[in-house]
Amino acid sequence: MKQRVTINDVASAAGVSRQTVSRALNDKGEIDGDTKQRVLDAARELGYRPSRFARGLVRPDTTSIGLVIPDLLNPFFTEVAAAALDAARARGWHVVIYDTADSADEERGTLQVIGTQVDAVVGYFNLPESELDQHTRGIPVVLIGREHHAPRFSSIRIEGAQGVRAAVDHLVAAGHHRIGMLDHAHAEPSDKHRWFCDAMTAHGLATDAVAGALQSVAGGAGALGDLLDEHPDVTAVFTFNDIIAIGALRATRRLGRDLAVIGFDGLQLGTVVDPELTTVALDTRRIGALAVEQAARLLAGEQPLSGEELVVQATLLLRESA
Amino acid sequence: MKQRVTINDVASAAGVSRQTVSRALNDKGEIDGDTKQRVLDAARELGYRPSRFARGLVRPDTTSIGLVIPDLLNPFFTEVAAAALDAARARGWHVVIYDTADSADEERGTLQVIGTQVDAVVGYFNLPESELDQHTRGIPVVLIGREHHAPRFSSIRIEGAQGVRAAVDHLVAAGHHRIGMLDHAHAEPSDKHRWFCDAMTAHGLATDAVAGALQSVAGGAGALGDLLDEHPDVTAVFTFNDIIAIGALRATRRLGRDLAVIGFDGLQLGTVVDPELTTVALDTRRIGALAVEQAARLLAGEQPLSGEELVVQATLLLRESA
DNA sequence: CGCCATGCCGTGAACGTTCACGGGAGCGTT
DNA sequence: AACGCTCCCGTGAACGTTCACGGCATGGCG
Repeated sequence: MKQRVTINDVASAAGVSRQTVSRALNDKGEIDGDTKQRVLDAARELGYRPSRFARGLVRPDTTSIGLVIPDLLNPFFTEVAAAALDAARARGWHVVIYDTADSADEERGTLQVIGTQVDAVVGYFNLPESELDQHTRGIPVVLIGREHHAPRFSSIRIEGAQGVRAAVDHLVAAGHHRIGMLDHAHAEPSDKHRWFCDAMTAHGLATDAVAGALQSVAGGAGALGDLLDEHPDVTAVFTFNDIIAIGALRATRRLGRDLAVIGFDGLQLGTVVDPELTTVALDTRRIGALAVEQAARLLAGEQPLSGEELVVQATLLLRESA
Repeated sequence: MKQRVTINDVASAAGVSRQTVSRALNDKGEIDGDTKQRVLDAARELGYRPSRFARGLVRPDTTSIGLVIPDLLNPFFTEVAAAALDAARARGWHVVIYDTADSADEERGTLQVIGTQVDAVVGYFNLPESELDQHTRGIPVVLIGREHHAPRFSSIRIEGAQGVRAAVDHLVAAGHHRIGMLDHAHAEPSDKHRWFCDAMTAHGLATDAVAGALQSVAGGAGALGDLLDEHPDVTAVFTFNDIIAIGALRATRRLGRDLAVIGFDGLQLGTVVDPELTTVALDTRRIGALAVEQAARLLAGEQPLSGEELVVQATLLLRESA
């Protein structure tokens, strides 16, 4: 039993040659109307579909990139993905999205298979660079929010110090001096926590009111309760991300308190809650577009972007919650 | 100037043969350590990257499908996409996502290019079937939420009558008898509107309190205002989707009214607002998984799913807003 | 009748990779 | 000394498609 039905099968079924089949299928002209119809019928009959590989070999006109993200359902990554999709579409590229489900094993598996399927890889990785290097044989890689070392790699940097500083400035200007933070719940404090502390000490304020939160609405709500239990005098909080901030916002209302809340990420999501969330915003469109652009330059062998061109600055986005 | 650097270039640069290069790059064994290193260096030096087409031609083991959605940023489609990604990963498939930005032209452009790049197409389309047929030459197509006719096509059906009926029942049981609806703003009423009217008349209730809403939070809020202006006596509303419902929810609070609100879609998003949104939920995971499964059967030439197996039933999801 | 243009169709070649096979060293055994 | 085994490495062939070319009719024109 023959596995795949090829153009030759269609050709002999229709009593013509390869080339005639090709012409019929691709609207190439130089073909008789009746013949064309006969070929089309035969193709349909046999369930023929052209091999994209064979076609691509001859006409290497389409490039496609792999976009790797930890979790498509996380709105932040959704926005980045949408931006990358847009940027790729503008170039006529195809984007294959891989969701690694935040798991190292999945990431490894994805990598295993990605190198042979795309022309470049862009996205968020946790694996050490040595392993990345091993799995992505020779194709360009653009890391987001993480430093690179190997020359084939590139990275786009997220810089939030100024944005967080602006947020703290804003709170202080509004009269707050006891400002807490809801960080993530991992062992080591986040970058955002560092930025927060820097901004606070610049104002001569204490940075002791910190609690850890799981990355969910419920997690944020719970953590705000913890924080207020320990430090009842705080009047404003800055959070690790918008999701946690939304939880905090809900908790303040349910507790009958009136705290100012500032999140981090700048998600669209922040506009559906009431009050709308004030946040330190990252330009997700820029992140996605930048990653694709850098991949394009790497691929074309052009001078890649470098230094300041590759950093994304967070900025304070004033809405209603602070 | 030679355009592409091939395996042969690497081979002659390293002073070995094609096959040895292939062995070195693919960790195949049967190769000396020094030789391997020399080849790897040469490859890096020349910037060699294997052609995925040539490779795929020889080892046709990876299938990939195209997922077409109108707007990745719409949370509903995000959830469907995430589910499809999961289902595809379980099969070792690749998913190429195309965002048509709700535009017929983009859809056409996408289709143009999709047929040659993937093994099957799944998703949401607006173009007439004849045009779909023309652009997707011979590959299986699974339509979501829309009927099909051509034999190569398949579709998965969304059935919401029972779910909407349950929603109305629930409202009536809670004592509401003036129930309004916020439909979409298009010229012709939606399916959901029809389901709503059916359920209402089954209770002998009037269906005159209907307003159209743009599909955004602000749109929902505005439409609720319009509705209350015309029909101040309504005490509950059912909406075209969750986004509109969230807008309505906000408007009720700002107006100082206390209306029951039930949305449609069952988005995760409904749990971040306060009160959490009661909604007629569609199982997005099932939609995505079903679409991929059907594509798999079509591709393998197996007996495709049919009839009831292909319908997704909406169910009432009770949370807090009603 | 001869010539050329035109419409339609077929034949080699090429794209870049991997697989199956074959073959030459080097070393140990009989 | 002949044989066989293991370790490396190279040579045709094949995957399925499109491109460039060439060829055979047919018909119009001189």
